[in-house]
Amino acid sequence: MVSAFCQRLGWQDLEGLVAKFQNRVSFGVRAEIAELTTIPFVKGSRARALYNSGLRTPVTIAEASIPEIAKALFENSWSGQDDSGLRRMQFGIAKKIKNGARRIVLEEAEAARVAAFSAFKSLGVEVPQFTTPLLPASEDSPPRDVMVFPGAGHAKCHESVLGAHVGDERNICSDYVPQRASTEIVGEDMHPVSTIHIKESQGIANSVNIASMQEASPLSTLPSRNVADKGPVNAHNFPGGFDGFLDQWSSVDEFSFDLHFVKRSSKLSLTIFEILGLAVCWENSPVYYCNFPKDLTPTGSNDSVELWEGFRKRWSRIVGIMQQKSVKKTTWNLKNQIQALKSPCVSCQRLARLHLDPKTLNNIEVLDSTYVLLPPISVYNGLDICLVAWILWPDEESKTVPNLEKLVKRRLPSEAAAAANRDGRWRNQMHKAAHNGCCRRAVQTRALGSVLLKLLVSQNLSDLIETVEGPLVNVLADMELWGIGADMDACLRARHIIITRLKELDKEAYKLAGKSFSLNANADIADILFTHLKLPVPKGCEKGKLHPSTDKQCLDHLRDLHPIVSVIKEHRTLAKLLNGTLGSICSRAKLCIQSQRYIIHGNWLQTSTATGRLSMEEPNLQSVEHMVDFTTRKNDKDFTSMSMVDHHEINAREFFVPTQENWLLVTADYSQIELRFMAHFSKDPVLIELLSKPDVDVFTMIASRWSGKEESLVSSKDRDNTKRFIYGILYGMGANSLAEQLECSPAEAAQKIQSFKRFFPGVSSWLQQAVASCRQKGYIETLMGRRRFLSKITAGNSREKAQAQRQAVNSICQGSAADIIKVAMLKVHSVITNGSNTVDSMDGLMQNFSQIRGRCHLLLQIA
DNA sequence: GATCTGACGCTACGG
DNA sequence: TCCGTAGCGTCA
Repeated sequence: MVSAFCQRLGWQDLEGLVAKFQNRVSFGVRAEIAELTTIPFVKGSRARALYNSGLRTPVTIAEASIPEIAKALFENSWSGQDDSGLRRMQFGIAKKIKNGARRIVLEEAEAARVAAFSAFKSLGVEVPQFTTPLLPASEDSPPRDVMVFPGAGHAKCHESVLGAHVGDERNICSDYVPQRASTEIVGEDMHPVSTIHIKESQGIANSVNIASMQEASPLSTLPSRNVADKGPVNAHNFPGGFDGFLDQWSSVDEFSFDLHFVKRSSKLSLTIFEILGLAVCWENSPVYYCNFPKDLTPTGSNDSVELWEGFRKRWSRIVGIMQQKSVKKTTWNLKNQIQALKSPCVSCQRLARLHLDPKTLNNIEVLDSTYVLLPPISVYNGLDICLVAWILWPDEESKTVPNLEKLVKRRLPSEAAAAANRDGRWRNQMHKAAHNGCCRRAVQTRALGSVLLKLLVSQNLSDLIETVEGPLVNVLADMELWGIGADMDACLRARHIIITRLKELDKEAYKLAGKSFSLNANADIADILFTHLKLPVPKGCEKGKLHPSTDKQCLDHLRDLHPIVSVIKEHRTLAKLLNGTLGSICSRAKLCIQSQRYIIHGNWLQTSTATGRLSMEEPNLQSVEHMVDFTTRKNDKDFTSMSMVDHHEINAREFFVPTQENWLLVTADYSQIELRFMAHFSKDPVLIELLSKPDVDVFTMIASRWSGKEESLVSSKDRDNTKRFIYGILYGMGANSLAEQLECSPAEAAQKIQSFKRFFPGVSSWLQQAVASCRQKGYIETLMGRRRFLSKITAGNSREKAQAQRQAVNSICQGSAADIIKVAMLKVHSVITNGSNTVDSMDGLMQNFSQIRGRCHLLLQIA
């Protein structure tokens, strides 16, 4: 919110300041309790109550007992009497608050741990014993270590929260307020920051470590002195003018850039990328801003033809520079910039203001009669720092939307961060707003790149970036631009049918319940089922906080008790299909003028998962339903013939069509890929043998064995259930859940799990081995070396440890699968796009693909 | 009073 | 106490 607010006002540089007041403004609280409002469920009044009773920080709350918190919150209504309902509710809230606080503390501690560990390791410095950083009261000279271990103090508390310290140590942390009141705890306690082996170096003062770090640090080479206070420079002010600037730029062997562009949709539903400028900086340079089209247009002439000639010359020089393969270019959010640079436009109006009238020119392409299309730029050897951060910290960076500001704050020493912010800041407020933070991003990217790339190397992750994730950006950019066609007519027809069926279901439900209620609201459904109709709450469905759960499993328990249950289920499925899939197809598909077809352009997210998979949004086509079937009453005027029904089968996947006439949609998929990885890693002979059979679907086979049906008689639903079941067991499903799903006793389920595992002895031992290895290293590694840090596998409580163990196993297989899918996408993309014949392994399959080069687009990846 | 927000509960999908 | 996603509707 703050970020958007500041950007709109052109206050990027004030963002930090404004952010501090955000909580105070939104909750109307005073500074001392502002921190408490970061805890979920804690707003102004609760924060005040907690504060007044001595629970003044997330840490103290995380460590307080639930009754203690409840007492603090509800002191007034705290009768001590036994109003158990009220008491339970209060305890519930207290528990939520405690958990929220605990999560905050843990997250900060973890962030600090990872940052500190990585930074030290990469710099070749012994990981020292942490002492609490000494923070000076004044802000003028922030100590260097503050940002490198932004939460060293938290980390200290971290362990006591986790219960590693027995006994009451609360007082140690109770007055701790991050980065403010730290003097109160200086020297009180010196826990190691993490579970990573830490060398004894108690005698060494913090300053010594820092000094040695600076020595070895890449940060010390940062041009903090050289370019301090320079701020951005307009490229045309370069000695020798804009051409002089281009000379200089073309001679550097590494630079950071950020394109300033606006995505506009024109009347013809054509997407236009209007480019307005480009910020560039390289080692020890200030950041230069090229103003398009102003800087490209030569001065000293009023002749459009002449001006255009000069314009094109300069543009083609920029094209040349951006396409140099040997020059590394770091940036932020490369995918969008690649897309913009594929069809860069400048506005005719702006050109005309420079006495360059496009109407008088031949040989130029004008889009929508308002934009001149420039020759495209392919960014070679570009590197998105966002990807680097995600590869380094997949769990943390996947949770939030990529945010350059936060990354700078979190991962750079305060001095470097401040320098970066200073160098990218225009003095002129107008400039700040007009250039949309693009100079700032270029400088921040440079600063981050210098640090993160070293971390990447130290963790052996540069290969993954260079061979997979980096090149994949181009693929995703193309996939988004190409889009996927939608059969709008079929979609609208399906919507119509579903809407009528939903109305029928509504009526049926009201009739069965005897009163009207909202089929969308689970609270209403629970009320109808368990209060109004007095159905028994099935075992395991009491877990809901506000009302008993009404999820699929619970409904399945009730299905024979009342006919309304199946109505609810059908309503849910159809409503989801209608409002989710069909709704988003209809609202997001845009009519393409040339092909006269509707096309959907989704957004691929490369850094949103912790395991390495891709995900997609707006819309997410990875979760389009399979076939759904249902019946509607025949549209008879008289309802005499109740048996007259229409059967409908709606498969939303059929609504996706090629984007052009005479094209085909081809699907390709690895089968049972994670299972195969399990076999690969565990070398289990039984599983390998099972998977080696050609043209056999393992899940169908196993399903048929279990049910005793012929393989051809196994329905796709049976197969799917079997698949879930197998993956469930392999990834550590408990006996209770399995019993729940199979509707058998937990004992039976446990036995089933045992026998299943005994059937694959190699798998079982590999599972243990994988967990052990993760426990020892602190992370798991996939086929291509992708890592995921699971520190809770040793540092968490028992629940978290168990979870981390399951995640460890799952992430190895899921991550490896993601690796090879991505490689496959790269290969396919490279053969179907023009101009890249260099597929290293030109096997038969690839040759087949190359035959369709130029007539084929890669559209979707689901796994 | 309209609008926004975060948490929750649920459901799709992938493996 | 399988894992991993996105997204919708309700509620406060």
